[in-house]
Amino acid sequence: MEQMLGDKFSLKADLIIGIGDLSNLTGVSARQLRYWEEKKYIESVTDGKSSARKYKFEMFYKVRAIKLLLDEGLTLAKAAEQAEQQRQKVEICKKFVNAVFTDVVIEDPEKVLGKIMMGYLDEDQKRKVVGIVAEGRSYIEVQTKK
DNA sequence: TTTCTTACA
DNA sequence: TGTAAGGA
Repeated sequence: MEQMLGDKFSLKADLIIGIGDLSNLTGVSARQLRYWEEKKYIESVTDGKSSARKYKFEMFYKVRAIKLLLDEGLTLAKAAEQAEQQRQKVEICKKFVNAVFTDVVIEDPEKVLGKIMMGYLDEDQKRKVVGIVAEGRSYIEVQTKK
């Protein structure tokens, strides 16, 4: 029977990295990272013990996004705003996936294609909603059981 | 060695 | 933003 996927879709990237690593990983200087934090564009976790900044690994994605937008010519303020919106959109998608996706069936391991079970439209479970991920085309269909 | 803050170019 | 200075 179909089961709730739950945490299978939410990777717990609870890795903590220092400012040096984050800088090397993103190509953004430590000076910039401290400044961005001061401007509230990014945040670090305070472990209380040392005054050294520590960052959750998710911050790597945000810093990378800001840098990419910055390289495209956006101002720091605009880049940070867009990066935050992108992050929020991804978060909303994750919530949706975790709440609605019931199971993911792999049908073609080679091409990574399959179907996504998304529950039923009615109580008597006669109309099943399935997301089809096929080659070059993906869509949602309602499979009706007689 | 690495990171921190402050201050100046 | 980069860099120097002087401490953790």
